[in-house]
Amino acid sequence: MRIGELAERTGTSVRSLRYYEQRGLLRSERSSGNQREYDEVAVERVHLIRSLLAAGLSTETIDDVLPCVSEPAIQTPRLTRTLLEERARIDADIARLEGMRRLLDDVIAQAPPVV
Amino acid sequence: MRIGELAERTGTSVRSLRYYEQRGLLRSERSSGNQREYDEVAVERVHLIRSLLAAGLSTETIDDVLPCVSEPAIQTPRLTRTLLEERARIDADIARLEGMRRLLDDVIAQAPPVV
DNA sequence: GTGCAACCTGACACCGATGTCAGGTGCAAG
DNA sequence: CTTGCACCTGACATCGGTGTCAGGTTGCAC
Repeated sequence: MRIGELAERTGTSVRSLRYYEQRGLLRSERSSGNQREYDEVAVERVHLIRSLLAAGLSTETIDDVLPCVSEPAIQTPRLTRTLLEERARIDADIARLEGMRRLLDDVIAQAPPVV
Repeated sequence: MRIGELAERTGTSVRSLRYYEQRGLLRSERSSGNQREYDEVAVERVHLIRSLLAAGLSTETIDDVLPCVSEPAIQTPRLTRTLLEERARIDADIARLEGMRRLLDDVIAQAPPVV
């Protein structure tokens, strides 16, 4: 498929897909007139990229991490370290968010009876 | 206290404190020669602001929300709505992060025996 | 073969919180 | 009084992912 279809099927902008490619996260064949051509697997991959971005990983980190998501065997000690760091960061983020969730809960609980 | 002390006691840059004031999150008296003067309460307030920022709230939203954290009574229906929206957003963030945490767990579990 | 939609590259703009610099003033100690 | 540090304002820079525009090419449909 071409980039427009991939964009639509993944809920992503064309701009972002080109950016992901530029950052090395996504590859494409080029067809005759230099237009990007993607296979089905790309859809999954883009979803994964977006999830990792949404979790706060940078494209650079994703570039490190992606290969061993698809092929776990490639994992090197250095990569494992990156993974552990990112997991720790995510844990910290979750903890912070849960703290704020509780705070908001308290504040909301004291609201005038809109309930 | 003056701004330098507040910065140090809250682990914040002077720059950020001025920014918070500019965004309406923090107030200060001005003393004789136009220098900001803070009371003890400011320390707590800055900590709260930073926590909310870290939870992903914008200064604008914090400006909405802060008054009813200190004085729950002020909460208006509109404010309550903002609070509910932010809580929902935080819940979604937590869920997404937990998903990625699980993903990373899986990947890490398949690592070569660095353990 | 003509036209329009989709694509290409490259560049610049944006957002939001923060860093940083410049040029000037306040304040306390020597 | 002088020196040096803390403070003041205002402006511009940064980062990363994305929007958007310009100017040009491809590809499909009529």
